Amino acid sequence: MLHVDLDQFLAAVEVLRHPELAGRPVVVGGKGDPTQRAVVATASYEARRFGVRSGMPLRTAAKRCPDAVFLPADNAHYEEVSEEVMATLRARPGVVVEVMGWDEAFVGAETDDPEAVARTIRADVLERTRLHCSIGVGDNMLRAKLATEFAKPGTGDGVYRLTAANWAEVMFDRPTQALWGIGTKTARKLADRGIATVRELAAADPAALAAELGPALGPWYVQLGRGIGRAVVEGTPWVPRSRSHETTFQENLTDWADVRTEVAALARRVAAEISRADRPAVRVAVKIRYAPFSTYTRSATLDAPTTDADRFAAAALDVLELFGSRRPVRLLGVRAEFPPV
DNA sequence: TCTGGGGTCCTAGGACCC
DNA sequence: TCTGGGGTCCTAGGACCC
Repeated sequence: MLHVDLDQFLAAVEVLRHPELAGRPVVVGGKGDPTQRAVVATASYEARRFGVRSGMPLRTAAKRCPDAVFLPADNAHYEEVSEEVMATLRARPGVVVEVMGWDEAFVGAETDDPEAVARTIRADVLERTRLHCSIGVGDNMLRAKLATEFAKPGTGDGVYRLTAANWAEVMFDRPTQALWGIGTKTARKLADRGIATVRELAAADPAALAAELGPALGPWYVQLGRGIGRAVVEGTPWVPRSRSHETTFQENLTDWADVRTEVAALARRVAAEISRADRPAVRVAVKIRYAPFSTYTRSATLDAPTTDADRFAAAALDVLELFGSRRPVRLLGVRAEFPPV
């Protein structure tokens, strides 16, 4: 199977619309104003050379790279371009495509020469969308996904293969955080238990980790260390489990009447969307981030499933009452949850 | 580094029931 | 009366990913 990942997707799409930006450091995120509360969605490779990274506050990015061009995120446009890319992948006969986000997808294909297929896909995507991508080849999703890192510009040449055959050689000396599913926190917890490398994780006792890190997560981490993952690409369309909107305010809300107004507005936005999708909510959750940055969620099961904006907003306002504190609010969010399939 | 927005899945504790 | 064990649902929070 293959893992296709577009290179610096948002920045690349913007450069296509603004050719004069080619070769310049480009940072996409928020409203494109580095003085606002927002983070980097994608930085071009030129901007990354200055230490600009995804998830970094725009303010910080501007300090590291004052000459960068800051552009607002235009999600509707990225959505369209992404659809074009995915359509290109699906146009190949006999493949199964599992979309993982705007800029990446797994492609299942029966072939004796996956590298040749990968090269063809790269050429097709480039021809049809003028976008570059990197492709990981693997014997399961974990390995294909990780292979892509070694295919990326600066490290590789566009295609890389990672399978059981070279897993130990390539991965064993790397930190556990290199694995897809292990982040900072888990890497720390593992390190505290003497497990720093993929090699050590692969050799760890699943039962011991189950006891310490959770009955499902513990053993799963060991599997990650061994390079084990799902081997079948699923082509069936994804059915969302929830739908939400949230906003970080440029100025904290201090008046609770404003908080109520904003929660109702967010709830109505969510209701409009679940109504359009004909997916009644069975549960509503409200999220508050108080200044400076402590986040809480309260939720409730609805009396009856609904897509009705008035009823959904009223339910959200009821849940809002469950919060004890009315300290200044930095962020509000409302989420609709659907019944389990 | 003063920290977005949209998601998913797992875990643990308490309520409740038999 | 202070005391079982198992199962399921609800809820909040944590961690991770794009």
